[in-house]
Amino acid sequence: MIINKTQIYAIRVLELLAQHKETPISAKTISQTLDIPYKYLTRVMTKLSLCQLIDSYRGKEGGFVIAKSPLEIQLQDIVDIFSNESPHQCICADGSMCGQNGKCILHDRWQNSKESIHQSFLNTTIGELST
Amino acid sequence: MIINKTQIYAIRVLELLAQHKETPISAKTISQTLDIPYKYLTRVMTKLSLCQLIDSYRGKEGGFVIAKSPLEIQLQDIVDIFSNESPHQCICADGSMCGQNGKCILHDRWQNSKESIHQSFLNTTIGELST
DNA sequence: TTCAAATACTATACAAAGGTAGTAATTAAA
DNA sequence: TTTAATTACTACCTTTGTATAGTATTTGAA
Ligand code: FES
Ligand code: FES
Repeated sequence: MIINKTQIYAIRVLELLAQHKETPISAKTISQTLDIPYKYLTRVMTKLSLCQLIDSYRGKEGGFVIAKSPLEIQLQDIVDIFSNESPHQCICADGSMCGQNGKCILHDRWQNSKESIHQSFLNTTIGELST
Repeated sequence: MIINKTQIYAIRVLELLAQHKETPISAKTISQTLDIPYKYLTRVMTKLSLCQLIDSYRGKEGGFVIAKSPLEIQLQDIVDIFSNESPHQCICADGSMCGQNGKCILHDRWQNSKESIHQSFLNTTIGELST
């Protein structure tokens, strides 16, 4: 697996917040704009807030604001927050096959392609996505 | 997700059978050799048999034999058997975001890398894996 | 013929990801 | 001050992928 649904949600949210740095956007608005289940979204938002990628404001007129410059947030930063695996850049589902335990027979093939994608996650920032 | 654990299991099994075309290999032996849970493996084998990638022989001295030339079995053939999604070549988990419903913001980036991996699944055969 | 070794089948259990529901806590506006 | 809008928290539900258990069926060898 490269990235899962939750991670895509988070990336899309950050991209949206990057376009509205001024005023807080509520989870309700985000949910409707990006078509992400509301209740699921709020949990994602809370986690992003705890990790200080976004600031949260409770109460009326509250919402979320991006906490850093979009050009300083790498996609990998976001992916890591919603990942329990050690980063493994694998084409197959089971990262445990990587490393010292051995690797699957596909691992060495397409090494370049995988490496290319992985490097992009490190190099690409939220700020660059819209362009 | 590119491929899941079951699909890797199946590819490894086919690769093993390709190296012993003569005599049937039992699920027990395959399980031990490849370190795949026995009971799970047998279900994978039954499915491969139904799809006629392998022949099965019951009873004593029974087991499984590859049914085609290894050079005629594409990795994609195997992957398709254990896949319910339409092939989507996506970096993200949700293939449904592809196609007419739209695609995620990462889809167009790394198109080349994804295409490269996908083409390899089509072009690479079981027979080539060992080399 | 008997029996042990093997596949085939069916049902169930487990784990992780994704999603839902309800409530408490907060806060700015009216 | 009251209230409605909002985040925070906790628990649970659903789906999918993975794994296990038990039994029936087949079959070659002793
Ligand atoms: S691709 Fe790395 S272990 Fe399978
Ligand atoms: S990579 Fe294709 S929709 Fe996400």
